[in-house]
Amino acid sequence: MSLRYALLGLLADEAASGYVLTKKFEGSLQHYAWHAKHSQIYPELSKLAADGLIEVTEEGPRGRRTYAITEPGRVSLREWMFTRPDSGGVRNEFVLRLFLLPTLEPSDARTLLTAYLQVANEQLEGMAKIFELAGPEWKEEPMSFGHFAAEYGRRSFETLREWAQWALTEVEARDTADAAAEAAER
Amino acid sequence: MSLRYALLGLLADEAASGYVLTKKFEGSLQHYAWHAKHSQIYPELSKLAADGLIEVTEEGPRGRRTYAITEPGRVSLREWMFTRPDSGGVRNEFVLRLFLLPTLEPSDARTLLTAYLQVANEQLEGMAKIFELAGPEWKEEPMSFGHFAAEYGRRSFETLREWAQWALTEVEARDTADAAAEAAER
DNA sequence: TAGCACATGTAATATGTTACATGATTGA
DNA sequence: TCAATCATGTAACATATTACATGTGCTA
Repeated sequence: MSLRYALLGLLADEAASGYVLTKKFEGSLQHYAWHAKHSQIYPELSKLAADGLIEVTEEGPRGRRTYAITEPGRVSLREWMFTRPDSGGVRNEFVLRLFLLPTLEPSDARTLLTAYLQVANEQLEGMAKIFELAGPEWKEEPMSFGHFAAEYGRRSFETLREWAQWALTEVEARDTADAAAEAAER
Repeated sequence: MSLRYALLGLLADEAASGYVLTKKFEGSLQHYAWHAKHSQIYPELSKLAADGLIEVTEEGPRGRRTYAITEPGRVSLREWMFTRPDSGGVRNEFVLRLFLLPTLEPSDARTLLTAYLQVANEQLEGMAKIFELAGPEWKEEPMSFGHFAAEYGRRSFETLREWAQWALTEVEARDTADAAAEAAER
């Protein structure tokens, strides 16, 4: 059901064709928020139009149809924004792996955590570039599209980095405890 | 495909029946990592058993079957833990809302951010209780099940709280800029 | 004029949800 | 003994992915 509002939200920012919306999902959106293929997007746009939440405002070459959000569409989007996200509906592969980390041998856990640390650093470098490019615009225009999400992303990756560092010390502690237990056995 | 590994991971921690696994998904797991209904769990357990990754170790009353992970199961789980999570496959309703926050009027945005702040605080209180209950055990046994995830959760909610506070100042800035523009118009 | 990006559609398959369905054990 | 919880299963429906399918316009 969220795809509907993802599309509505993108069209609330600016009018676009199915093709353009597909490209938007291939950008930063899909890495952090939501993704969908064109085979899902086109049928959903038809439904949204049938429900009067969006409308075709322009027909271009190659059969291109540009959609814009309608007033009922804005009302529907706003309503959804204020509904409590279904906290029983999470599917986060990364957090699942965190939960399952203790099923690994300490040496494997250390390897994996080191890889996470690297991912966090890479992502932070990427975020730095985004801020460099969009930063000036964001300073002039507060509350611009993407800024809230980018700032949240930057802070989240910093948190991931710090957490991974903490987790590595935890694995070391386990190694030390195991070694002590082994020594005591002899 | 992740459900398979979620089940495998839970069974790597300890043997359990489909019913018990369903209950585990109804706990903290579903709020932060993964969720599934019994109607999905039972067929998947059958498939995992058919593939030899788990096996029935005990048959109890009321037709209860307790499954345990097998050695091939552990190998498969470990392999999956080391695959790179598909970064093009995110579906995070919360982050989607962050992306769409700028589609709201500043006053609506302020209302929503205040609600997020409250959610973060509530969650942090909940986490504090979890740490109180499990903390002593976690201190004695480093790398225990749930500790990594809980610590990550705690840090993430602190990040959310700080981000929401920052975002509120951003909305204020927008309000100020809008008021100035209006004044200049007259 | 050929190759690439633009642009949309749909069928088959896989995954996930809701609803329907049944029965056993336990404790009050 | 009766209600709640334990315990599993499956059918119908909704959602999402992969693969197949077709044609247009631009630019080098």
